[in-house]
Amino acid sequence: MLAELADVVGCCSPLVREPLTGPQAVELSRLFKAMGDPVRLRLLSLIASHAGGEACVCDLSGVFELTGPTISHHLKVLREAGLISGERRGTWIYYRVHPEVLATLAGVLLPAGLVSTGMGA
Amino acid sequence: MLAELADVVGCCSPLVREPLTGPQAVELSRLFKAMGDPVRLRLLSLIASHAGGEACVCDLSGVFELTGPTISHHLKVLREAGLISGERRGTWIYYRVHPEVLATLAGVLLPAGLVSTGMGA
DNA sequence: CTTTTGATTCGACATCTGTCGATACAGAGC
DNA sequence: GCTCTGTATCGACAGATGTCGAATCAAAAG
Repeated sequence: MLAELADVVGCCSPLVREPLTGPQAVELSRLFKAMGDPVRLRLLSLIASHAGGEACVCDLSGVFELTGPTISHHLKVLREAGLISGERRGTWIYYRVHPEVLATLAGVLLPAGLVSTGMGA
Repeated sequence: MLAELADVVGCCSPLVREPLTGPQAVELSRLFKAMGDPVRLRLLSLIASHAGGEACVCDLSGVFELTGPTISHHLKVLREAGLISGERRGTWIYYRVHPEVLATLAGVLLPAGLVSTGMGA
């Protein structure tokens, strides 16, 4: 999934330098679409900024006035977009973000090669 | 509209450093949502990468197998999100992107302060 | 003024999306 | 084994979204 993104986007093809191809646009828009909801954006941020870089669903549910199934749904959207992944450890399921994906998106948005691919994370 | 974004996002509050507030998430998700469609992403890229940094609708319509009204609709979404603006000169209407907005988004995505606010553009 | 051309707006339609309640699943502890 | 607790899945529903054809508007050219 990550490889697919890399294939499509390459390491340095900012939006403003040359027109995106159809496939590039499809792939990138899937990611932006996943982030195009306030709840999902907060979930992403809560997970990313949580101690240890991960958070269990129990850490997230209490923040919103939404039911469990709804939180689960949003986490699934983020997961299927490749922005986060979850791992079960005992009773709880812990989620963490994929920082390289965020860095790739940032690279697409910036006109110059100001962004390293973020692979250091 | 730009000022509003700046108010809400500030200059340096990356997603991964601390949790987004509700209003921040609402404002940012509006932008990501606008980019969450392949056609709109290509439009954005076509405009941004076009000679002179601007493109008229006639430059854009031919690229897609979509009717005029549909292209107009997508341009309106991008316009209302604050990502582009259009100006009529004679017969044609020219669109250009707001690079500072893209830079702001990139800044939110990156963990460190790697991105200048892009106000140099 | 009428016509022509570029672009938007309007109205309608099928599809997608966010939300919920009910249900099912997976470990932990008894 | 059973039960309890944390998550996910399923099914349904209201509301949003992408697309189109028809109508409208704006500037230019006869």
